[in-house]
Amino acid sequence: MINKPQILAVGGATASGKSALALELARRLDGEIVSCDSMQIYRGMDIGTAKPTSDEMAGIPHHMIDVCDPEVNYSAADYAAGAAAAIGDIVGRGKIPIICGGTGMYLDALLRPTSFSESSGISDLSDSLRSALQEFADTNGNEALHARLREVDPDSAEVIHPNNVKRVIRALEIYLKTGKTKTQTDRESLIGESPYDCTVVTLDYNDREILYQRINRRVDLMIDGGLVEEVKRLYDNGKLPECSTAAQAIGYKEMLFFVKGDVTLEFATELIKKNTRNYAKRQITWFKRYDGIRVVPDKGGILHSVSELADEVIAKLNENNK
RNA sequence: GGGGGAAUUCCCGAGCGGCCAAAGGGGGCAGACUGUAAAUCUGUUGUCACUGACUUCGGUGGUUCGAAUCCACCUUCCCCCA
Repeated sequence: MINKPQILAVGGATASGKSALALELARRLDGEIVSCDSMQIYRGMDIGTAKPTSDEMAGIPHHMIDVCDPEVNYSAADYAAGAAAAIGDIVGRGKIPIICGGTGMYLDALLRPTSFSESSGISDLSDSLRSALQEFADTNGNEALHARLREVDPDSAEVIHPNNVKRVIRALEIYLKTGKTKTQTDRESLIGESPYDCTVVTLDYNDREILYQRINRRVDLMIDGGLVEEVKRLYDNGKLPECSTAAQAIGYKEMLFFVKGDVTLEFATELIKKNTRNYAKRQITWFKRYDGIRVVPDKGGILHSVSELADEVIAKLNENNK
């Protein structure tokens, strides 16, 4: 029996308090944090991504933050490679890696033993192919594009809704670039067992309203903290090109409307709150898929402190290890 | 004080005698997710014993085989004249 590195992952909706919990766990378990956040990856995007400040990091090393400039697109595969390296490094120093973040797909890319480059051979993604397929959908309709997918990869077509044009394009792109269907490359990319013995801790509120209030409050704090200036600075320096992943970040895409003078600050702020709430819901749905330790901060009609939640997690970890 | 207009399901808003539990949008809820994922997409949203029944369109009372839709009065709101 091979000894896999024991790691911990803390997941949950945005503003759920997972960063504080992960930090507390890192402190108690002698761990280091590995961020799992598709937007904290980008340098210069601090306030809107709720990136921990160096004060907040409290001397605990944080990895996978500020690894890339926002005008460069980062991918799940890049993340999986970077995070795996960080984990190896941490383990090598005898510490426990604690993954923390809300990007479910990145977490899966890391935990699932996925081979992105070797088996699928699609590391070189052609934007011209994508735009050509997009144009086909625009002129002939979503159904027509979907029909093309059905011809070459009926299994994917079955699972991908015709209106989900991005996914239809992606599946077609894989086929056109590699000659293999997405169904096939997906199957081949799963290379054995997970390299980690990972326990996923998820935060889930019983009362959705409490989470939503936390989100609303946090957005107000971001505005007070200078989000407008941050977005303006990035925009003026060409760091948020329209087609970039970073420009899709909640808080940035809406504030860009304000910076460009299209909407009022109030409108942009409300939009950020709403989009963040919707995003939180999608995260909650995603994190339900993991078995592991579920902690509920608002259990029993009271809000539990971070240290109480950490107690709970550690108790359950010890229980599981018996 | 006189004249005109409006009140619709959580919100906005269409409907203007049967095909209406009522378009559309928003919001909510639920879900999908393998290289853009803070993205993209789907379903659902009066109640229930749910291929049927029941209660809803400001209120009350009428007309009609049948009303959210027509009439009368009442209540509230908006606009114009004074």
